[in-house]
Amino acid sequence: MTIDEQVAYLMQGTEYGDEELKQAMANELRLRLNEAEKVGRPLKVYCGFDPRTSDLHLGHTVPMRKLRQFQELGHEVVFLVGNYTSLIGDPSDKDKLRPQLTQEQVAANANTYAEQAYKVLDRSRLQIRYNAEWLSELSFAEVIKLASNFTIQQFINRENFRLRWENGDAIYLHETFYALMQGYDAYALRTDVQVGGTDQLFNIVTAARKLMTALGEKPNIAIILGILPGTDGEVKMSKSLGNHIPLLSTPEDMYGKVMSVPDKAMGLFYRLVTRWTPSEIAQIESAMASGSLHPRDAKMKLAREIVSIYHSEAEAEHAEQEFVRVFQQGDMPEQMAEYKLQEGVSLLDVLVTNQLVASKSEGRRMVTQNGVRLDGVTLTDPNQTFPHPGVLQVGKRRFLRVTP
RNA sequence: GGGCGGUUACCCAAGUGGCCAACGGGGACUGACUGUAAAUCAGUUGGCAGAAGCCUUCGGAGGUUCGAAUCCUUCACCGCCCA
Repeated sequence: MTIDEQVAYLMQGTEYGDEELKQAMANELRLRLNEAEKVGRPLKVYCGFDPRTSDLHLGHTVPMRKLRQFQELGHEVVFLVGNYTSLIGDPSDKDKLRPQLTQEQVAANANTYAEQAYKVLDRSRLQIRYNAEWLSELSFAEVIKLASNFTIQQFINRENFRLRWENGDAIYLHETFYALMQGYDAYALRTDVQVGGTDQLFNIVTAARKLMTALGEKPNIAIILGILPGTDGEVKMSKSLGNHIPLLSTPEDMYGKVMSVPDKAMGLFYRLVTRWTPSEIAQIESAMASGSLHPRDAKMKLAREIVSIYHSEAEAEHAEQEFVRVFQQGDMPEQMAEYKLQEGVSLLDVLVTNQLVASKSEGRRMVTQNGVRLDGVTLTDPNQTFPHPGVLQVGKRRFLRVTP
């Protein structure tokens, strides 16, 4: 790739909320790439990860995908584990008291985290670092000195603080340290580029750049990625909202979840979680615009691509066949849970004991709403004894094979 | 440290002694339509029960009352204003 193509590739999926800033960063990236090429050194690129959870979903992989692109172009990539940050605990979700993790827990989480990250990143060309390495060494005096580079106003003007300020929500003093810590990470690593989501804009652009400059280093270039929406297509993918696609889901489930994403969100998925280049994406989108590619087929291609990344080409193909059979042809899935019919049990019992519904009341509801079928025939009486062995379906995608 | 206000189901939010299992919105779920898309329409959304009904829930604990989400006491947490 030429430098210009590289810039386009690396800027794909970025979202700065400000065209000028975006241009400025693209220009700086171009200059830095040129400069590096001249002296024959790779750029140093990093992104910080908070190993609070080890159950990753697609949204977590967005910055990883970007790091991967840097790897492909031969740059030096650092996967920074925010173990020091985790020890303190991020207060932003203040409703749940975040347990302060021990060193061991953080290390363990970081490992499973990394295992999943290797599905995206090239493990042989990845450096893993822990920020406790330098943050735990800072003295209070040093922290004060770092803090003196910033004003309260800068923080209050920051959007997420301002909103909370206006809403009368709590803003804890130590939350402001996050920006400092992150800025210091960038300095400690002497990084050229820092990757992060739009929620990191302030930390990366304002805090890190300012701190690095103040400490006599060249400021890092910010690659700010757009937010990947969840399966609802509206809001950020997150486990607590239940709109996430877990990396550890089965191929079939993952495929189906991608298919349920609204069309309007497809573009973001293309740019943020596939291996496709800007020109490949342009091709798909123009084909769709001209009508030669049905949006459904485009999405199937997307689903297949995503499943291929986390499982395999073959499993993705199989998931697709399964999807076509079950949802397009209304047939049964190949595999489903089984249950051996007991003498005299009611329909309701079967639903509840097999966890097809959460409670008997819910089961009753399902039946009343014509959501329960046995071998394709709608059952209407929740209390009836289970009629006969067969395939029991609840709603669109819950199946149970009832055997004699 | 002082004054005031808040804490309601997955989320937001009404309700200020019986008509409250608790208005409304969002979300979710089911059905119709479809491309497991969007939009739209209809319905459901604490548990147990065939139904009548019963049980548990409105930050925690205790109290007043025939009866409390609603009143009182106390504890916890949050916010605002003043210092």
